[in-house]
Amino acid sequence: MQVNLKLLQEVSLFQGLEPEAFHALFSCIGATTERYQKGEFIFLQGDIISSIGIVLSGRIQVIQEDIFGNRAILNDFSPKAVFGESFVCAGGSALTVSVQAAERSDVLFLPFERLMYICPSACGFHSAMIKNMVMMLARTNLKLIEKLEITTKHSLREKMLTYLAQLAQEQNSATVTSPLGRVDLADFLGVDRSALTRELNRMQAEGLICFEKNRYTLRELLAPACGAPPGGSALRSRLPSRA
Amino acid sequence: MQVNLKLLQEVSLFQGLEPEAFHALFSCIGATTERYQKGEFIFLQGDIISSIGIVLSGRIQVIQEDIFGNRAILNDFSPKAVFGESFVCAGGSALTVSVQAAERSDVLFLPFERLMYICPSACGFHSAMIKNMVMMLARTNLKLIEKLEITTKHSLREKMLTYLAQLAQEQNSATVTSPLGRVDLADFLGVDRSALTRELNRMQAEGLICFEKNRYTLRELLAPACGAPPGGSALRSRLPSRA
DNA sequence: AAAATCACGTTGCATTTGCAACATCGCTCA
DNA sequence: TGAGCGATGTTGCAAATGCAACGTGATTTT
Repeated sequence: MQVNLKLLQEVSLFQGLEPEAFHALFSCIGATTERYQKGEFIFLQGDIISSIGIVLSGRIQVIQEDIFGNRAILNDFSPKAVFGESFVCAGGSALTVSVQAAERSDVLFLPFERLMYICPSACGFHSAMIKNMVMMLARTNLKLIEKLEITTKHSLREKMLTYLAQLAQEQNSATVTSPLGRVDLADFLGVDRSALTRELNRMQAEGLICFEKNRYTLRELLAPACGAPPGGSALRSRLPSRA
Repeated sequence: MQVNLKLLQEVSLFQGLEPEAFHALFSCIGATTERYQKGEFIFLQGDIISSIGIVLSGRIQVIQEDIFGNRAILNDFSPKAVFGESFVCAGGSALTVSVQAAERSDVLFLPFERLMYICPSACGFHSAMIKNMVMMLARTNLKLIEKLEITTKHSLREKMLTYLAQLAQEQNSATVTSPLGRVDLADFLGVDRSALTRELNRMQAEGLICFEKNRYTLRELLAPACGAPPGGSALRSRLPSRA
C-alpha cells in the first residue's frame, strides 16, 4: 500500500526526520500495512507484540475487557497516532489491553527492534528517533494521568465535566466535539450508559452545559447561548439539594 | 549528604552503569539531596521542574487535588523510585500532580538536562541511561494502565479486588501487605473511606478476603485460612442478591 | 502528663447510579 | 422497499455509596 507521506511527516515519532528517507527505511525494516474493518481486533490482550502501530486512516480504540465482559475504553486514536510503543519499549510485556478498529482503518506496522536499532540511515536519524520516542512515551504518560483525573472523580457529573474541560483545553474552545458516541463515551468514563444520558439531561436542565449529539458547550459563567435555564448557576455537583 | 551507593545501583535509571562513576557524575551535574518531613510538598501542581527525583528513604506520594479539596493518590513510592521524569521528558510541561512526603523522606535531585546531555562519562554511559529512561517511561505507562484498571471498575468491591490482585501478582502471594492505610487506600482507589471500610467488612463476612490492618488475604477458591465464612463462595460483585 | 491531632471504625440517611427492560430512530444490507 | 441491527433515549427499582457525625484508641505535641 502507498502510504501518505504528508501524514507520516506529522507523526510525532518522525519529527525532525527527512521524509525522503521514509520509503527506503520502511522497505528496509520490513514495514507492513493492514486494513481492518469496524470491530476487528488489531492487537489482543495477552499478545506479545514486536511491532508498533501507526494509524493511517480511520479510528482505533485501546480497550480493556474484564472477565465479566465489561469494556473500558482507554483511548481513542485518530490518524497519526502511534500505539503499542509502551508495551514494546517495556521489554516485550504481554498486552494488558486490546486494540480494536472503531471504523474501517488502515494501520502501518513497524518492527520495533529493526526500526530502532538497525536503521539504515546513520546515527543522526537513529538518535532523533530515540529522542522522539522518549518524548512520546512521556506524553503518553501525561495523557494517562489526564485519564486518571477523570476516573478518580467520585460522581458521574464530575467525570463528565472533567472530560469536557479536557476537550475544551485541547480544542481551545468552550464548544467541543467528542469523537465518542454515548455507548463509547460511557465506557470511556467508566459509567453506565443510561445513567450518563440521565445525568447529561440533568446538567442541561440546570444550565451547566448544552449539547446535541456529540457536540457539547460548557456554560461555566458564559453568556446564555443555547436556551437559558430557569434556575441560577449550579456548578456544585454533589451538593445540589443541601447547601 | 552521603548517598547510599548500594541503593543507587538498584535504581532502574542506573542499570548497567558502573557505580564507581556515580559520585563524580553527581557532583559534576550538580545533584542535590533534600530531607522532607511528613506532609511536606516536594513538587507542587503547576510547577515546571527541570530535575527528576529519586527516593532515597521514606515514602512519597504522587497526588492530585481538585478545586473542592478532594485528594486522589496516583502512586506511592518507596526508596529507589524515580519520579518527575514524565513531566521533564515531555518537554517541560507544568505538573498536573503534586508530590508529597508520606513520611520523613530523603530525596535526590538530578538536573535532567545536564544528566542526559552533558554527562561527563562518554557515549556508552549516555546511551545506556537513555535506554534505561525509555524503559522506565514505558514501565510507568504500564503502571498507569494498571491503575486505570482499578478506577474504571464500577463497584467498590471490584476496585478493591483488582487492587489486591495486582498486589498479589507483584508480591507473588495470596497474602499481601499494602503500604497504604485506610485513608490513603480510599484516596488511591478513588472511593469514600467509610464506604471502603464497610465493603471490606462485607467482603470478609462473605469469605472473599480476610484482613487485619493493612494485611489482606485473597481467598479465591483457597483453603480456609482465617476463619471460615458461613455462606458459599461469592465472587460476583454487583449481583449478590439476584442471581 | 495532659492535650491535641490523627487514623480508624460505625451508623443513619439521602442521593446517585448501575441494571434491566422497552420504545424510537437511523442506517445497512438483502 | 423492507427487515434487521445498532445506537440512543426513557423509566422503575434496588443496591451501592458518598457524606456527615460521632466514638475510640493510638500517636504526637506541648
